[in-house]
Amino acid sequence: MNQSPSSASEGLSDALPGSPATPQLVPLNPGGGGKATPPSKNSKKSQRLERGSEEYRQRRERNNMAVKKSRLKSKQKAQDTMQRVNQLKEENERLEAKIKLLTKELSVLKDLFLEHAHNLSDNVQPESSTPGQESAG
Amino acid sequence: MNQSPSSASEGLSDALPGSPATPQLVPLNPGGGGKATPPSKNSKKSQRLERGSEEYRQRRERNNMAVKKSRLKSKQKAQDTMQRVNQLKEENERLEAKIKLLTKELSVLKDLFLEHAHNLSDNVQPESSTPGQESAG
DNA sequence: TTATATTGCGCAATGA
DNA sequence: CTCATTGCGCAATATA
Repeated sequence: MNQSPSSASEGLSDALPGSPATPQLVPLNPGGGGKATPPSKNSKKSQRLERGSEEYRQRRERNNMAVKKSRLKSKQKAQDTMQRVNQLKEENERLEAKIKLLTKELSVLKDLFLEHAHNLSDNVQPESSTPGQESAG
Repeated sequence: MNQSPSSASEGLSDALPGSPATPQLVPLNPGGGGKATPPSKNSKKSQRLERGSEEYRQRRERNNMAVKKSRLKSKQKAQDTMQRVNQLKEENERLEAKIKLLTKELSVLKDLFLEHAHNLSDNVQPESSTPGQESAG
């Protein structure tokens, strides 16, 4: 993991907010076949803001912050999800262990019952020697 | 793997789904105002490639593909993680249900034992719960 | 060294 | 309208 030092080289945007808009970019197909050129300027305040505009920069900055925030949130959520996986895994193991224990206890009791039943059918009266004592938690 | 159309869309006005009219923007870099790219021109094989270079574009395109691939992978992983969470949740419920069942069974058996013990101490020989079952004679 | 994989970031379209 | 999400490209960096 690493953090970019201070490279603020964003995607070819130009000028700082304060310098005259002098985009060093020029369309290669001025009037060729492409007429899908965006609303360009000199349109009313429809939508596209000029790249050097004050409002434009303000909007961009806000959006950039929103983007950052959103991505941070997304990452945190992902991390939480992974944490939950581990948590659930642990609980899973715990539950399985408990099941194992209960199953064993049940088995023991059933065996006792069976033994008793056999004794009955054999007409035998076993002396209650040492009864299995167990404690429940 | 998705193959993006080899559009040389820079980071400026692009991403117009439906409007393939990509105004090919090219950096005007005559050597006058470019300050964001100090690749120490004139150097031989420096590290920075020129923006109009063939190799540059090739490199960029490859990287773009790699980026797409990586992000796709990341998303898939996140999805898998969420799926795992749900899966584990279900299994946990299942296990808890089983524990509940086993606990109940155990409780019943223990009650039976207790009853039996009481009967013994009362010197009684119960015949279970089946009233009206007497041997006539 | 080169090639690919990750990551942070900005832009723009779109969703809410 | 504003803010949140999302896809995408760029560049720095990490990994092979």
